[in-house]
Amino acid sequence: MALHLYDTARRGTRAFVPLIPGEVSMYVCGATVQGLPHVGHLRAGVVFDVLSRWLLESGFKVTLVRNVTDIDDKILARAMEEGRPWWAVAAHYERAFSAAYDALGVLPPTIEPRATGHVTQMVELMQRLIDAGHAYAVDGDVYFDVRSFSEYGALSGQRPDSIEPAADSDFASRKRDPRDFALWKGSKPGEPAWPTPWGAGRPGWHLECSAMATNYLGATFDIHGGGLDLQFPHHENEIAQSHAVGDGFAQYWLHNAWVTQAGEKMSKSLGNTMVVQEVLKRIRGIELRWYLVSAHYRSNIEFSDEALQESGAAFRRIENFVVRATERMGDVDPHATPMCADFALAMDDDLGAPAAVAAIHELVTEGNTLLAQGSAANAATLRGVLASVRRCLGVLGVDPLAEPWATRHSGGDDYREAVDVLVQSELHERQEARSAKDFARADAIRNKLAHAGIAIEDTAEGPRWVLAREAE
RNA sequence: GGUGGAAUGGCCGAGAGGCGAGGCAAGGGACUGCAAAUCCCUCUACACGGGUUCAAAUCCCGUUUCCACCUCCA
Repeated sequence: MALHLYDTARRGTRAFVPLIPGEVSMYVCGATVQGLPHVGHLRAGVVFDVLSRWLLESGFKVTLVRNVTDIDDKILARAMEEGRPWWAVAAHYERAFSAAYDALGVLPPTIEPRATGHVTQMVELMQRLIDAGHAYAVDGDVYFDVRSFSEYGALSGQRPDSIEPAADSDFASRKRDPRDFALWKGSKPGEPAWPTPWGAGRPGWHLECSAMATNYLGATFDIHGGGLDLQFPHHENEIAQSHAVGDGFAQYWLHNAWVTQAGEKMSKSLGNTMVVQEVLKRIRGIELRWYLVSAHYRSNIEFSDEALQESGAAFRRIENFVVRATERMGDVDPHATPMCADFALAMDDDLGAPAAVAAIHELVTEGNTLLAQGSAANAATLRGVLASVRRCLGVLGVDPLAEPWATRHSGGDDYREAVDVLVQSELHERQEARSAKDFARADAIRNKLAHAGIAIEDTAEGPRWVLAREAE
């Protein structure tokens, strides 16, 4: 089975056929940099990172554009609050998002364009819309004429009649129809402004995505992704802007579901504290990523510390296998083995992460059994299982021995080696005590190490040690 | 009011007409000097009421509850 994806626009799962064989062009709505990133923001980043990795794994050449909206009403409001320029606010939170993406191992997109860098493209698009009779300028504002575009509402299944007036209803008097939305907002004194043929002003919210997607990916491209909430009005308006001028725009619309908390949507307006940098004090980045990645992207995740810890424990079982098997077999090349068929089948079915995760668990059980048997005869099989597990984990971005995790893990290599020398000598002493049936002494050593946060595992090859924090 | 989702075992969480994913927890067993780690086994569910069918968690009708979007949101 080849890759199938759920296309919001068609309300169904269908085979993914790229415009150009072997190549995929994808645009993902990134952050409006107006606050600290929370777990929900990162879910979108992680979901489309996994899609991108799976496409790469499947042999496609991927061009991924993930924008940064760095000019917006909320950013201006935030700048007032924080008493510093809007561009300082935008830059500050953009760095916070980058750090968070990084902490979760999200691969950098091909390009991360900023809205403010693409005013030229926006002006061009507005001119095309005005020329085509789908937009009009009034007193320095430019609006999209919703009534001129019969397709409006198709993506979100809204009938134009039942759509409530757009947000900027304070401009209602200038609009031909209350549902018309602003492409461009004439600037008020003190606000940032860029020159246009219709006067100085700043971009409306939706325009930048149409302009940037088209600029980098062309008039027609393969996939457009984003959070579920963006379906309306944001993506609806993007479609309007682009289709109205005859651009094909996105062929597949993908939307990821929410991270909710106690049944409530995790929105910044609720002011909750699930910001990524806080959560990362309680759990490692790789475990947080596993938590986000092991759910289906179209299912809600109800965020809780218990669920997070439980998910972390499940991941550690897998991680332990990878580490132990690597200790036994040495490093393996994940791509030296064929892709696990069950995993591939699951991923091809609209990124069925839960079934894919189940396939990994089954591989790990098989691998653990081989590990427990410990005979040299099945070394080749074990090597294959290890490679296969790592190849699957790599698609989800959680192979502990791949970047960025490998480097982070070995960041303390010097210390680890020093500790290892000391612990090995303790373990040696304990083995001697055990041989001499002096179990009191053996247990005392074990307790001493446990007290230091080091857990001993007795394996067929003799004892090994792990930090209790990693094994708990 | 409009649009779209969801209700699964102690918990998390898939599946989508027949053979009851996977994980966590719990109990039992193997291994161990004892543990830990690991493996094996057990517990076995589809909100409610009707209907279709040889067969329904899965399809149809109705009911209840919850959620999201229609306003800024990933």
